[in-house]
This record gives sequence, structure tokens and C-alpha cells, in this order.
Amino acid sequence: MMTNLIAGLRAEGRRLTRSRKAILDVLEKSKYPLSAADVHARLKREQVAVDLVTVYRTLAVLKKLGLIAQVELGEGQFRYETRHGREHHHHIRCRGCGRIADLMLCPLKKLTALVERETRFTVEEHSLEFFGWCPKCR
Amino acid sequence: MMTNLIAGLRAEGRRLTRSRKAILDVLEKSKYPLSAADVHARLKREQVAVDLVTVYRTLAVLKKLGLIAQVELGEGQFRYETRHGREHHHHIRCRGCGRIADLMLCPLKKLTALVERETRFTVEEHSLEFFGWCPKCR
DNA sequence: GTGATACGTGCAAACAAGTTGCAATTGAGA
DNA sequence: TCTCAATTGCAACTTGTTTGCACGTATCAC
Repeated sequence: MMTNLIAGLRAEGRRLTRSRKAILDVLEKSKYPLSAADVHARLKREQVAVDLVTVYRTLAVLKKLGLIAQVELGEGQFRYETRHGREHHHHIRCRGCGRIADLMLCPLKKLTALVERETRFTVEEHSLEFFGWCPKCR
Repeated sequence: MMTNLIAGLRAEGRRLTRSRKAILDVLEKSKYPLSAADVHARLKREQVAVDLVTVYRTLAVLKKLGLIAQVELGEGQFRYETRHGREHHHHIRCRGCGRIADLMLCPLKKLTALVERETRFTVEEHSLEFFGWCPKCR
């Protein structure tokens, strides 16, 4: 949210701009993760003129600040969603219509520790996605 | 493996070709999932002349036949690995060097049932990937 | 408030991954 | 061996994402 945005940007000597606010705002309002093109289209719909390139650059900044998360759902593109006010969660995507729903669960705490022990990697993040058919497409 | 390949192809009125054998073979030999470009490079190294386009088309066929699985590891590209002789498993990828290791575990049976009940989707597949730092890059 | 400066933006162009159209080639059944 | 549809290679294209550069503008010091 805006407080975090300002603080995060400050901390890196970066600036708060109209575009950044607008892009974060679009993501905050969406119920599911958006692609760069999605964000761009929504900004246009709201009469906010921001270049697609700026959307990409801004998403990179917001991601680095930890304000948004990058998600891959088997589409060959990235999607982004806010972290603000949302619990850690995962997604399910319909193979028919592409509908995406949130799953407010994550039982991987213990598993992460196990993975670290087994592989000697330090786990920083994980992604868990389900794919299937929604009621309408079944 | 070849028997499955032949049977699968037959069943769809498709043919067994040198390229298809070679591509499946490359995937069988790899210890980690490969991108289309990786497969292409390895074929070239083995003096097997196959166009990159054919690699893409073949990967699509093998995937449809269920002989290989498509994996996304946060790189903005797809990777593929054989299913033959390998248990269902997941991966961990190093944020430093990109090294990919297999994780021979998957505790999601129960969770899948839970997801189906909650979302009313029919779950067909899931992906679970970890990201972190390998011992060398830490 | 004003000015200086480095960060941010738009536009065009480049890149990278993956796809498509089409003519030439080839596997597999008759 | 012949036939014919499936397969392949090549070129061109599409889509998603990144980069270079000149211009614009937040922010800080005064």
C-alpha cells in the first residue's frame, strides 16, 4: 500500500510517481494476478496514460521492493499480484476458460525445512499451483 | 520410452521418426528438465540435425502423449522432462547459478482433495517449485 | 519557491521464446 | 514398391519482455 511504497522507494533513492501509484493501485484492486498487458489495459480504461514499457519497469521495481509477487500459471507469461494485506497463498487455474482462483492455504512450512535439509539449498520462496477444470468448463 | 512412444504415436495415427526418437532420448538422458533450446543444442552436439521448430513441435506431441512433463521455474520459458521411470516429483532452483535439483517428494494428495472440495474445480495437475540458494551460491 | 541533478518515462528498436504457412520430404500401410 | 498423409525445414511472424536514448520531472539543498 502507499505507505510501504513510499518507504520502500525512499530507502533506495527512488521516486514516487503517478505511474507507480496507479500501477500498484490497479494490482490492489484486482481479485486475481495480472499480466503486464492486463495492467496496461486497465490503466488505459481508467484514462491513465502509461506506456507498456513503464508498466514492465514498474513491476520490476515493485517486485524488488517486495510489494508484489510474480506468479507463473503455465501460460508462458508472468502475472503479478499485491502482497499487501493478503496472506501467503496459491492459485488454481482452469484449463478451459483460464479462470484463476485463490487458494488460501499453504501447508508447506514443514516441507520447506525438509527440503533445506535434503538439498542443502536455502529456500527463499516456493510456488504451488493447481491446474484443472472449473465447474463451468467441466 | 520407445515402446510408449510408438504405441502413443500409433494410437493417434502419428509416425515414429528419427527426430522424435532423438528428442525423447535427449530428455531421457538429462538429469534435469531442458528447454527447447537446450534440447536443440544437445542434438546439435550429437550431430543430429533437427530444426528448432521441429523440437518445439515434437515437445508438444510428446507432452500430449503424456510422455513428458512441462515445467516452469520462474525463468519465463518452459522446460520439459521425461515421465518415464520417474516418480512424480518437484524441483528447486538456485537463484544464483540456476542449478536445478529434483525433490523426490510430494505431500499433496490430501491437499488436492481439499482444493477440489473448496473450489469445486476438478484438479488435473499441480506444480510445486522451490527457489533459493544452493550451497555454492549462498 | 527555485534550480540542479539524478531518477523516471516514452518511443523505437532489439531480443527471446514460441508459432504458423507452405513447399519439399518421408514413414508406413496397401 | 507405390501412395498419401504426416512430418520437416525454412522463413516469416507473433507475443512477451528488455534496452538505448533523449526528454521530462520528483526531490533535495538553498
